[in-house]
Amino acid sequence: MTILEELQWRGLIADCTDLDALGARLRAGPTTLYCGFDPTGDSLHVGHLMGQLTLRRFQLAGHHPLPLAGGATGMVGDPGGKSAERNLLSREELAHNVSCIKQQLSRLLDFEAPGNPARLLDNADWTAPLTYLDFLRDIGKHFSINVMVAKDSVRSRLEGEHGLSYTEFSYMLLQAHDFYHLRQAHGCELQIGGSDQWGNITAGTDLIRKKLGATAWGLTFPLITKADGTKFGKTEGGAIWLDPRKTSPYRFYQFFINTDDQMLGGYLRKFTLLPREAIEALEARHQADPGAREAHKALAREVTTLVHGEAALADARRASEIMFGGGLDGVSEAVFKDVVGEVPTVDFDASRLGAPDLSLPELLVHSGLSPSKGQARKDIEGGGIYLNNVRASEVGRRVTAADLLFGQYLLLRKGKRTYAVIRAR
RNA sequence: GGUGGGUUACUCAAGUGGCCAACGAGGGCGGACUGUAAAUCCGCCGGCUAACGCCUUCGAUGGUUCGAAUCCAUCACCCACCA
Repeated sequence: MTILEELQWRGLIADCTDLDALGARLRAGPTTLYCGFDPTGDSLHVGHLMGQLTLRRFQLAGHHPLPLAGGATGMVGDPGGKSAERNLLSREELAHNVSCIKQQLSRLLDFEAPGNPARLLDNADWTAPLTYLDFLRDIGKHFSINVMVAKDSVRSRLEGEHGLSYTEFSYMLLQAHDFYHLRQAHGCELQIGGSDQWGNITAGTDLIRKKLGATAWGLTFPLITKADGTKFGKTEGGAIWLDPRKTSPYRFYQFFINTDDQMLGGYLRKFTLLPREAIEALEARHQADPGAREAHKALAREVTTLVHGEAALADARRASEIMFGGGLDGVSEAVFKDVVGEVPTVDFDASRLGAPDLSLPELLVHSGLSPSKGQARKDIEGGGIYLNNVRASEVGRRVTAADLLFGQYLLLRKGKRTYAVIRAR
């Protein structure tokens, strides 16, 4: 199976500037490709795994991957996919974000691979020194406003009520310039990205053709949606981040464990490096015995290992076992402590335990499980609250030192799977 | 510029003087069932309170009234038709 056939099978090809010609080029020998990641936040999230993993797949096929941090493009903001102008990030925020993202980008790829090591780049390195006048003369001259205005990302904003600033309008020129620069400096012939990047990518291939008379390709993967059509990677608690301080490996693991059956096959293909045979075998096993949820476990295991490593996976699984594997009976203090920190954990003043004014609703609010005491009361009355995995149905339930696990912890749970740990201090 | 219509809780949307913390739907959260699913059924969804109840909400401000989301005035924004 060629790399393109594999991507096709995995459902990772949404669009290509010229699939046949690209296929021919890839068969001829290794090439160099890039994928950009803008530092809009201090961490990437699961959605960004698509780009990183696709780079990795190309690397495994012998090509040279260039992960790119958008230190320059992040200063301007991509107008695509948004309905309103974005606020510019401060230079400090941006610098912080870039350094965070660079760290994450260096995890999934092999920077030591003999022959085709990955190289981490930052487009600020070649964009910052450019002068405005040179840019207008050398790059801007090649762009037709008529064409730019016709791009989806721009058109939707012009038709929308918020419009579009000159700054964001210029974004695609910067990205096109990146591709052009990489073509020259690194022989980069292919840019990959989400399908929302199509306009920006083709702006680059056009620029390369006009300025260099050379060919370059663009390849996009489809944006993932959930079974219910909502945005992938967002949960009630917010996005699923790659940064373990923002999304614990336990929650990360749980996110994939909870994958909707309909999406299983697609996620296994898109988010794991498992070979086709392994994935098809998992799907067959899932068909035969859906209740065993082997495919869910394999998916969660693979992705968690890729992003957080073996050790974190082990902790996440152990925590999951405690949470969902039955009661707390027989759980040792050492094992329980693995849960602490994986699950949202808050500290609490131990001297207040047993005080007459300390009620369960108060702890629920303190732990963040309930938004207000009134709601906490309703949650308790509805039978959805558990203290140390025992249903607590009395609103007036007092919490005392006798409830502490291992003399220090309270395990609160709302519903089937939302846990919080309170640590008495 | 003229005339008419609208602005209600997370969203859509009822409500035109007291029975309204406000119908209904979607969505969310819980419960039962299950596989930590889906579908289905049930409960809850402004705040505070153990509870009686109290407090704050219906675009904004002021007014009429014993009493207003509901009536009046002014302002803001949106929509429709006419110019």
